[in-house]
Amino acid sequence: MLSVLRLRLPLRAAARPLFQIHPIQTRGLLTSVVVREPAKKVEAKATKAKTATKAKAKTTTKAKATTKTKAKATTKAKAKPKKAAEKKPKKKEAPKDISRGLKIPGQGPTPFTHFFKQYCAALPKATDPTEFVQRAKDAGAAWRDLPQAEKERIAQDVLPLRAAAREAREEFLRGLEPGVLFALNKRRVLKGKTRLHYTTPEADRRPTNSFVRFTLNYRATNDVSGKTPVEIAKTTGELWRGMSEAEKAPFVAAAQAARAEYDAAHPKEESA
DNA sequence: TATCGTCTCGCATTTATAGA
DNA sequence: TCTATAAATGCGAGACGATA
Repeated sequence: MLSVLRLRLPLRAAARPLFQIHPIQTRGLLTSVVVREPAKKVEAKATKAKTATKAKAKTTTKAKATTKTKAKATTKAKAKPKKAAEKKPKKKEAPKDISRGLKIPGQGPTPFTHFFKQYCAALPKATDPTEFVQRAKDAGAAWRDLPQAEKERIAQDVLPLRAAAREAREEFLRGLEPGVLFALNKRRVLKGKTRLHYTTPEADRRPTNSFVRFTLNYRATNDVSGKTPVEIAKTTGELWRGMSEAEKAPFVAAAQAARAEYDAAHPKEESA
């Protein structure tokens, strides 16, 4: 478990730079640098880290003490442990990356790449990278010169190819054994790439919870134009916390009913 | 390495909950 | 214990695709 935690933290750190300029802020008058993590969370994390450091310091002192005692004991037992010393600890085999070597179906050609393919096919193969780069530049210029109607025709040609590719990709991701997508994404994050997702079919989606139901109701019954989703979420969160159990009841009941329906449709496999 | 169009992902925020 | 996911939305970043 600890090793999992140790692995996860740097991963998250790598995936999320500490600062970012949030698009909503940049759209307004002020351009500010926003810390991604909410202050509360950061504080909580810092406290956790402090406690962890303290605990670590304690254990280190303890460990040092035990080492000393051990050292004393070893002087007496020096003759014996040769065999033990020879015994090299078995090298722990690294866990196999179950996601390695997977060929993830792509998203299909874009109009330009489709055009580029045809453009290249009409010419003899480029013999060196310089020639190839020049060809790409020429193709770009040719694409820009193309009449809009022609571009649209190519875009239409490409539509079924992209739809088929998207379908194949979704099917591939959905068909992955449990844990494979997780491992795949772990590697992608390490490489600085984005994670892969798939759209859960509507029938398989988890039911919306009571709070989300309340938020939807709030949106439907209040004028929220001009408010950002973040502002709405803050408002509804505050309102929700201030609501009595009786006020929450209809949303909770609806959520429970939806949950029951979902559970009935998705019976859990009994563990052997 | 180059080109450009398309589109996914992440982010902001909330709570509840399932699963790793 | 941590993460992802349900919902909303709109923008920016960057992956992807096709080719030698």
